[in-house]
Amino acid sequence: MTDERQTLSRRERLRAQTLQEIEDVSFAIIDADGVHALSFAALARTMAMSAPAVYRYFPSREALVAHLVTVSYQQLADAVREAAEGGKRTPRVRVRLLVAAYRDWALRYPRRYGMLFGDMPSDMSGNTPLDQAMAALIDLLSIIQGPSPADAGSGDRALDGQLRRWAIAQDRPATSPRAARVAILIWTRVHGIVSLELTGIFGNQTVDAQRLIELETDNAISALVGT
Amino acid sequence: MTDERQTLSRRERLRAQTLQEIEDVSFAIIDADGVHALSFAALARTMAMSAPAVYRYFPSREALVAHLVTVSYQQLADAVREAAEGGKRTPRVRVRLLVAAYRDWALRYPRRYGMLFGDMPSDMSGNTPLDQAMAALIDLLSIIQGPSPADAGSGDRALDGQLRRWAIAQDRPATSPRAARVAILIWTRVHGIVSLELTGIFGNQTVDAQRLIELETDNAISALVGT
DNA sequence: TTGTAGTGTTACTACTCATAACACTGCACT
DNA sequence: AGTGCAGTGTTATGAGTAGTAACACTACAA
Repeated sequence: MTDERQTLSRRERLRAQTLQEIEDVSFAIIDADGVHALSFAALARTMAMSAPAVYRYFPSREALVAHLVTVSYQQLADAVREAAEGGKRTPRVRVRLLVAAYRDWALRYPRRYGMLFGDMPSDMSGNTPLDQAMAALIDLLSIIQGPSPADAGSGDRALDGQLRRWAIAQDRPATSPRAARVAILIWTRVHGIVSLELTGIFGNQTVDAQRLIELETDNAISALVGT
Repeated sequence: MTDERQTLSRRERLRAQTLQEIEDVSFAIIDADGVHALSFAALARTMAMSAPAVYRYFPSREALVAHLVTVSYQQLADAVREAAEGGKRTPRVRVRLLVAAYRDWALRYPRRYGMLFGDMPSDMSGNTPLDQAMAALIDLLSIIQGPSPADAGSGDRALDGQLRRWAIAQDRPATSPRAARVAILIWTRVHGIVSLELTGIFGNQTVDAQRLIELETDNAISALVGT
């Protein structure tokens, strides 16, 4: 009956546990009142701990927030990629599932979504989790597009070149400019709708944002296959 | 040679002047370091004033920020509406100008744009300046669409009903669902691109966001006239 | 001329981020 | 087993900010 976790010493276990608790409590505070309400003092209070002790785990409040941002990106990307697996479904349906998962995550954690994309500018070029989620989207789009027009452009030579460079920066050098463009369009469209939906710009429930996103996604995809 | 501004007393003039200076300095701080850097202390310091004096003008920091948000919305909406006038140009071109003005404002004042749409959720339903800017956009789209298919829908009955209700909430009850839908699409698409552009998601200058916006706007407009 | 409302000041409290100084403890090493 | 150190916690403290209180000066109206 002796446990197998000998790789971690008692101290390491306790540290990991405390780290996890800091993360959980931080997210609870953020989800409840927004990232501005997250303070070492409040955090330590609910953890029955002194505030300076938190500095043993994060060198500053800013560093803690940065960590939470990283974790959140990972969670969003995971949710999106998981939804994109979609078993035996068609690539088109899987794109819809991916997009729906994106919106669902944003609606479930609106303050975290605001933390990720709201506090601008944050320069998140080279964000690995998001790059992975984009890779999943580009994969699906490439399947939909098929192998035939592999190098079909978007009809704009300058933009095509930029899209190629962007695809290379995503570690997807084989991506066709058109697929790259559609991937960007889907992401920007969905983000635009979700972002404005969260601010309550549509007067709250007067417009079905989910339906709007489906229409926008389908429209973008038809730019991929049709002319 | 006696001045004509007798409607304002000396006190009222000084108050208006101080109020204006608070606004200017606040925007300078925000543009430089973001809204989080705006404190009554910093504000009062650069104004060579004591911090509590600011409370004679705004009851709290939150109230000051709220005021700055309102002013910023007004400025953005004015910039957009002004660009949409566009003299003798065609409605289609004027939509492009409107959209370009939106992006230009966001790029010129990225921290303010982040303040407006970043700190979510803020529930800005019933935002008069933005409603006015949307009205200008809907006007142009209605002209483009022409009077013929005045009640042409978007092909989705439920969504059409929601769009009608949304148009009514915008004080534009005569708007066709299709024009309303295109207006929303243009706004969400442009906001999505600009918002992600500001976060540096495109790797900074690898993708021409302006070109992307033009393509997206044209695509949305063709959904208005074509099928 | 005088009272009052408006505008400014300094003094103060409460809260936050962050550092310093110190105490206890797991754990590695002899 | 004993020793010492790194790791983890504490309290004390400083600096910065939001906001209030008490008080002083001033424009202006009665």
